[in-house]
Amino acid sequence: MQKKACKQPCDTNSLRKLGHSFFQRSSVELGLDLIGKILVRRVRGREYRARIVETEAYVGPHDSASHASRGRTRRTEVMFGPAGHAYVYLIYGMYEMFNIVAGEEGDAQAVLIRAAEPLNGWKADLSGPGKLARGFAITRSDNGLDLTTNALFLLDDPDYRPRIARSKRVGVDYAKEWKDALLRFFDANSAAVSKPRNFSERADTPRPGAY
DNA sequence: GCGTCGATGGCA
DNA sequence: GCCATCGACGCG
Repeated sequence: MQKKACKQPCDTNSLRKLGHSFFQRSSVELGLDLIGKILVRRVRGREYRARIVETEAYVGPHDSASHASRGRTRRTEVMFGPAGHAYVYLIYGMYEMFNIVAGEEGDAQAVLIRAAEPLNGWKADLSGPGKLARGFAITRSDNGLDLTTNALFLLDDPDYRPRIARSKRVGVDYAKEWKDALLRFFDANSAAVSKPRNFSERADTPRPGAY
């Protein structure tokens, strides 16, 4: 299950850009399927690419770990909007968090992008959501951005086969019955996954409706 | 290598 | 008052 065709530096020029329909699924499905996809940033005349290796699903207003559980506010507004847009917020006064809105309009589902492996010779530490957003120069000014445009978008990489594992989400111990839900997904082959690196043996796709 | 703690600002 | 975090520091 090693990556065969695409060791670094990766020739990603023929890869297909992901469109809106890719994001219009539950955050669990999207979070799983985003592992191995390539995030592309164009800023200040340069292009940066990295392979996503870790995500977390926030499944809707009933998920007490999700900002959407507090209802529709100025901050959470874009989570309630259409899929495929960026939800970016500030945490601990200094870290921007990059999320992708999932599901149907009004569902308020989202996937937090937690870690990625830089490609094409780009040297960066993207191992953790704060570091990833900083590395990609993603800030709150990108909140609501359509992720099918040129500034920030994703590429499919159908030949890449991650070894997907799952665990509970990080930093949500306050979230009552939701704190232990196995909604963090990552590529167990990747060294760029943030800690903690413990994972459950099973990485089955959850049954539809399990959450 | 691991646990603990402080930074720092927006949010409800 | 509380965070969907990170890095520095102390330990032994």
